[in-house]
Amino acid sequence: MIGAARAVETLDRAGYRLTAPRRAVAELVAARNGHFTAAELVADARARRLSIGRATIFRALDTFAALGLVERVDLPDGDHAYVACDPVHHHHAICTVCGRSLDIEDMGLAEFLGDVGRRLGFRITSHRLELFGVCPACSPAAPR
Amino acid sequence: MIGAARAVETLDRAGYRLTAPRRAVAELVAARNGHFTAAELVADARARRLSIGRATIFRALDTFAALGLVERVDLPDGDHAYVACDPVHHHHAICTVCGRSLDIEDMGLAEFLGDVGRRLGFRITSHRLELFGVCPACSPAAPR
DNA sequence: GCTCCAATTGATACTCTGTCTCATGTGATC
DNA sequence: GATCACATGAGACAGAGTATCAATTGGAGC
Ligand SMILES: [Zn+2]
Ligand SMILES: [Zn+2]
Ligand SMILES: [Zn+2]
Ligand SMILES: [Zn+2]
Repeated sequence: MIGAARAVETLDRAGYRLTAPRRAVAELVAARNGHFTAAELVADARARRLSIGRATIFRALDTFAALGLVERVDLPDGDHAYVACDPVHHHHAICTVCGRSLDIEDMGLAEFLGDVGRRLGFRITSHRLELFGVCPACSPAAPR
Repeated sequence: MIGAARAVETLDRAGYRLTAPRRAVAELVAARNGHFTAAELVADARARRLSIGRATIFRALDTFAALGLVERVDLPDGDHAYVACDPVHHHHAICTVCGRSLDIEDMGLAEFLGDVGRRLGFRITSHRLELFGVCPACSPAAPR
């Protein structure tokens, strides 16, 4: 999800109504930098004096997730969070310092998983891969 | 976690008291086949007429997880679950039909992730990989 | 076996997340 | 502008997980 406008366009194309609350949530998401929880978005809305119901925010996030505008991630501490992202399958490297996430394209993972599945006799239908670490910007100087 | 006895032994070695509730939870876990949630263990305990407090079960699972006897996994539906497993780093292939999980050893993943980290300039400190699919036992006959 | 103390437990209360209901409001279409 | 299905918001609700604290108990030492 690059900008709120893009998200609104996607909503429209998918046949959803372009309501004020949905536009507002799209902007809150676009204003976020890294991963965020539903509770954080609710707090954001409150801070901006937007009177959006809590349920509406949950519903908007569900819708956005269904459209691939955001993706659910599970943080190491068990929290359910979201990251804004493009609607193609990929994974995230999440910085544990600043919270920002980097998209990872395939990089040979599909092949790797196909191989694993074949070895196990498992028909793999979905997977979840999340990397946690420290991003370049947060690395103290020369990373040695 | 191969058997309840093994778990008790590990608890002992780590300096924890071998209390009746902990032994009971160890047996409940050992009796489980695939992944399970805390709520399911509570239900198991109730079904067996064991009077173990809910909080105690949560605490026991925390302890077991800290000792590597069980591992937390996040199911696709967002539930927080556990699987009994060995205390070496590995991943799980979880059958969406029967719920059983297969342990996956490294299979070249460490190398793969090291490479990804290098390309991103990310110092990767931890990761989560979970595969979901259908296990051989649950595959309908010849898999096409 | 018995005593003693700190670790552990269980009941309960509590916070937080996410869902549901339903009366009210409002986009989009005409 | 009128219409109506879709969407919203308030509040109730069900569960997950944690906190508190008095009562219990494992195990060490005798
Ligand atoms: Zn993404
Ligand atoms: Zn960072
Ligand atoms: Zn395992
Ligand atoms: Zn199976």
